[in-house]
Amino acid sequence: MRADARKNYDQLLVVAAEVVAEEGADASLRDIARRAGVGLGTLYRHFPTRDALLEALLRTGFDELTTRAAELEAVSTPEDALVSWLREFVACADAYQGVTDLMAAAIEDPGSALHASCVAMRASGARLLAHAQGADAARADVDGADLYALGGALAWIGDQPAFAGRTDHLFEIVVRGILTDR
Amino acid sequence: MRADARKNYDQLLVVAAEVVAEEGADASLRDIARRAGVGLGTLYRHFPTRDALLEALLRTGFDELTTRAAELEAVSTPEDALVSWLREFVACADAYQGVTDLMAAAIEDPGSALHASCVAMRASGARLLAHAQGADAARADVDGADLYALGGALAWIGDQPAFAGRTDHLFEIVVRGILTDR
DNA sequence: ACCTGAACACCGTTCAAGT
DNA sequence: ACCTGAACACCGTTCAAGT
Repeated sequence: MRADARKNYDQLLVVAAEVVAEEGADASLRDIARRAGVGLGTLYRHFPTRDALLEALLRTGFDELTTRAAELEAVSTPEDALVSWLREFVACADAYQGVTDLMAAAIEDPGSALHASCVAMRASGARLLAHAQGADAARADVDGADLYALGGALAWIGDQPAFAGRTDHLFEIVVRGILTDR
Repeated sequence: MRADARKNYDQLLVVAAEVVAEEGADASLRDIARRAGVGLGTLYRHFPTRDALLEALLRTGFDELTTRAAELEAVSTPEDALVSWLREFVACADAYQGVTDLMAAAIEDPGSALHASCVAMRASGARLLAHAQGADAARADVDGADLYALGGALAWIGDQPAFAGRTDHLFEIVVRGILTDR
């Protein structure tokens, strides 16, 4: 990548992080280009689609989550590992407002720039879930796709200002439906 | 209301039901006016805000839900009444794509045209929940606002094509977190 | 009273023209 | 190679002008 292109790319990401934090995942791309001091076409050149831009913004957190799954598996009980991972998954999906819809769509759309990350996250969660099931800590009728969907639903709750104060409590309620009661 | 105004109002609702069914809650208002054969200003006159239009579209279902709560309370066990009501609540919030966000916002916004309906629904659900708790069928730490949020989250799941086949299963998982295990 | 549609300030996306 | 910004087809919202 040419030096000037690299500079534009980096600057776009910095500004996009700000704007998306303020306006959510449906922020104006024009506004991002404007605030980055870059032509609109330059934004499209580097990020041909909105998903591509968001993927760049979310990638770090997503990758960390997969790493975390391995860590948690090593140091916690299967139950704690699963619950902690789900909590971080929800936090991750809530990094910016309005990404839950995109994550739900991307998991089934191989063409999305977010697809690979989402599939990887679902897989790392499924692994922890299987361990918890092996230890009789999680119900047998839940699978990785269920976990992904429930995490998305909890992230959606976290996106709604009206439910702000109760997200932790609602998390516990949903987790009760996943874990066995012992 | 003048006869011509009434005709426009009715026609707008008929067309809006079609368009919103096709495009979701964020359908183009311009398109609705156009397909109704009416000026854009006429739509704004009858429905000063998008919420007002959707309220008119959703009102019937919402009102039925409150009626259903009383019926269910009479003919079912407290547990069955609660679960059946929640299922219908979710179906109601899923009548059109993209209403879940609006319902979450409206419950805390007295200025929204949807506010009253949402508060009424939450109240009718809270009543069934209290009955179920009285019969030791539902956990004591859940309240009407939790029920409303969880219903919204399940409706969000129903909105995502990627989760289409698992909505019933995910419903059961969440319900397990609400009910006592006996 | 009620309706219309132009006007305004925004979008996302594409692409010819420039360096 | 890369960048720019005009051009196009859309929005939501308002409001002067009409009947």
